[in-house]
Amino acid sequence: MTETTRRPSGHATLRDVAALAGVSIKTVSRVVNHEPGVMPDKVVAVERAMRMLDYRPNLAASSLRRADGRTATIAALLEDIANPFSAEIHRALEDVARQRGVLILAGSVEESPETERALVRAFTARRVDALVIASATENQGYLEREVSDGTPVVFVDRTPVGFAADSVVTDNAAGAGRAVAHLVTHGHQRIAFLGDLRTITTERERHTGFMQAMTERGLPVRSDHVAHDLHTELDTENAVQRILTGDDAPTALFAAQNNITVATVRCLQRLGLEHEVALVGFDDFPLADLVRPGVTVMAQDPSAIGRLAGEIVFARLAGDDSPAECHVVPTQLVVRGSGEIPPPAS
Amino acid sequence: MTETTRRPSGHATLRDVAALAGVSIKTVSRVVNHEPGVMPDKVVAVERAMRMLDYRPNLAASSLRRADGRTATIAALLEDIANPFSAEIHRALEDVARQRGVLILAGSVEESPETERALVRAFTARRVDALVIASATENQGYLEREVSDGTPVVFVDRTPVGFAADSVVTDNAAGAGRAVAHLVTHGHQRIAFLGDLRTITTERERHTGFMQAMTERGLPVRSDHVAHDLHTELDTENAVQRILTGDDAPTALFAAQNNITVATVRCLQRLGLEHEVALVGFDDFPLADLVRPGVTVMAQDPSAIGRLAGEIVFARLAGDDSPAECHVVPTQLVVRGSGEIPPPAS
DNA sequence: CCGGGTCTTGACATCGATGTCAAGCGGGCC
DNA sequence: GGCCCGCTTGACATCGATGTCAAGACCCGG
Repeated sequence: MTETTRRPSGHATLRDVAALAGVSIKTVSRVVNHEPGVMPDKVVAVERAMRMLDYRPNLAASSLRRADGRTATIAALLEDIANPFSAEIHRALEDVARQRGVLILAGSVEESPETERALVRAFTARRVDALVIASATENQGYLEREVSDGTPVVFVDRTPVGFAADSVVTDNAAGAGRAVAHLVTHGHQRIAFLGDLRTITTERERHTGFMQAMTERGLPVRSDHVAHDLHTELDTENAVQRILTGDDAPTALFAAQNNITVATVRCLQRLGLEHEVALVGFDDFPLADLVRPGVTVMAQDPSAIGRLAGEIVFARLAGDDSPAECHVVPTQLVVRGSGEIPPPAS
Repeated sequence: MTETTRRPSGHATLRDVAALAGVSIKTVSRVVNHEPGVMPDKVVAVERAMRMLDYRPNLAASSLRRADGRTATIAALLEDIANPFSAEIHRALEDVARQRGVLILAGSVEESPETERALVRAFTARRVDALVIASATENQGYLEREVSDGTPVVFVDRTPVGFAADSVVTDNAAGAGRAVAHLVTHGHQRIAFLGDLRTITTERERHTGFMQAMTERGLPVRSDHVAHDLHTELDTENAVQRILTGDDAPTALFAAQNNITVATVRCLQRLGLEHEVALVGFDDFPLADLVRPGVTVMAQDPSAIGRLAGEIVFARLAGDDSPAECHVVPTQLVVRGSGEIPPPAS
């Protein structure tokens, strides 16, 4: 008869524990929450009963009644949790949250505004304590209605428009500018730009940074050396092929996103040009050092972004009500070879 | 006066909507849940009130009272959500879940039994509807007490011990055997084994498959050609260096895990041996095709594992109570060059 | 015009917990 | 001995929703 008295419906409740321990449910609640002022012998009895019944507090019921209504859960809306950039942010966030006993609900937005809204709605229905979001919409004003007052929102990788909230972003324009500077230092004058969907603000910032750096140096950018909206591997391959086989082909390429960089490397290898055409990518990726030549990149620091976003969330939850701020995480040039290829002596 | 009547505490409740629409809360509840038998004009009034107040149902309160107690949330305990293998599973799971309006709570176990238990407890406290778990413990009997009766549990990548539940795993032993067969076909006789922590069951299965395939072919395996417990990049580099510089060095390497494979490639490149020593890795990874030589691997299909696990979860939730099954997802040999290097003519 | 059925509707108990408050008890002080 | 005080403890209302059930409106046939 070691059978525990489990009710058929599922878990034991405070009531069951109270009955077994011979005390009121309130006393059990006090023991569970380590409130002071319970006689030691009752504490022992309650703890014994909890063990016997495998009691697990029901967090949903608890947070329903609790004054602050906290659920110890925060939501992360990222671009695609399988993409290394998003996955690193997610992981860093998890580490910060776990120290505080908080769990993460994650969802992939996939650059779809509809998905984003649906997810926000699903998260708020679960009354998450905070939202960390890489938004795919042009304007986040809708959050004003969706998110209840006082729920912290922190934007990662994108700055908010139409909604006041903290954000943690990479210094996209400056990073793109430094990539251009690096290539120019190595003698390049004709540099092509390969970018993702223009609906993505980071892509626009990188494009702006690129153009500005070129203009500052008096270098012209031919419009057929700028490719936008490359969102699949095929898009990129077509663009690279077209750009490199035209007249007056560029001697260097700037790939403004990690998937684009990888697709570009693959295309260069197929064309046998990986040692002829210089390449700098934006955002680092695993194994960039193992490819020949190694891929020079402007590395972002997704882990730092996630960590910082997490810290801001908890500061806000702890009551920090200073004005919303935009935190900029710098990029770092990682030299590996592809960005140091000189232009052909003409 | 477009100000909405929002209570200071946060969201509007059924009560608020009911008051504004001039009906009872039960009628509002009926409209929210699309229950039939409400007069059209009341439906309209309620919907107008819901819009005016930005009403969002409180899922926690709802699931507390609901007969089935479902929270529309499932938990995923994976090894490390930033590792591509785990991230793919996570993503596939998310896709299956989202179709059904279910969200995912994820946590990284990091091969730590303590973390695993703590996470399981945190998840059950939130009354998740199901658990998908890549367990790091030797025995999962403890789940019997933790998980309430009727909550589906599906193991991924590891088979359960001491707990009856469905599992979805890769055919580790057979895959390792096929890797050996492939190398032998290309003329290798001295093959080394590089494996992860022996506490991980998949590592043990791959090791078993490796040894069995060697033995079947009458090929001896020297104990100093077997390296276990390589869990950091440094561990692997040391092991590879030691193995390749010993006498009678192996002519081929079998790396039993993706991080180990990558570390091995890095080490071979540094030693300048990447075109001399053959290498087959277990588990594919991004850019394996871009390295020179391309890395031949026994590819797992994490996306299929995640999808299948998700489908099993929902079948169980829908009432399927057939006996627990172990689903095996086959591996696939992906030939890219590193595994086809012949042994040096002695 | 009345009995019986269907259709709407809302009052009320309930899910599992926490917050409020007052009762009961014992001890110290005047 | 009586009063006040602090410490424990439990009864009860409550959080935001759903399930139960009965009341009332309405229509039908007899």
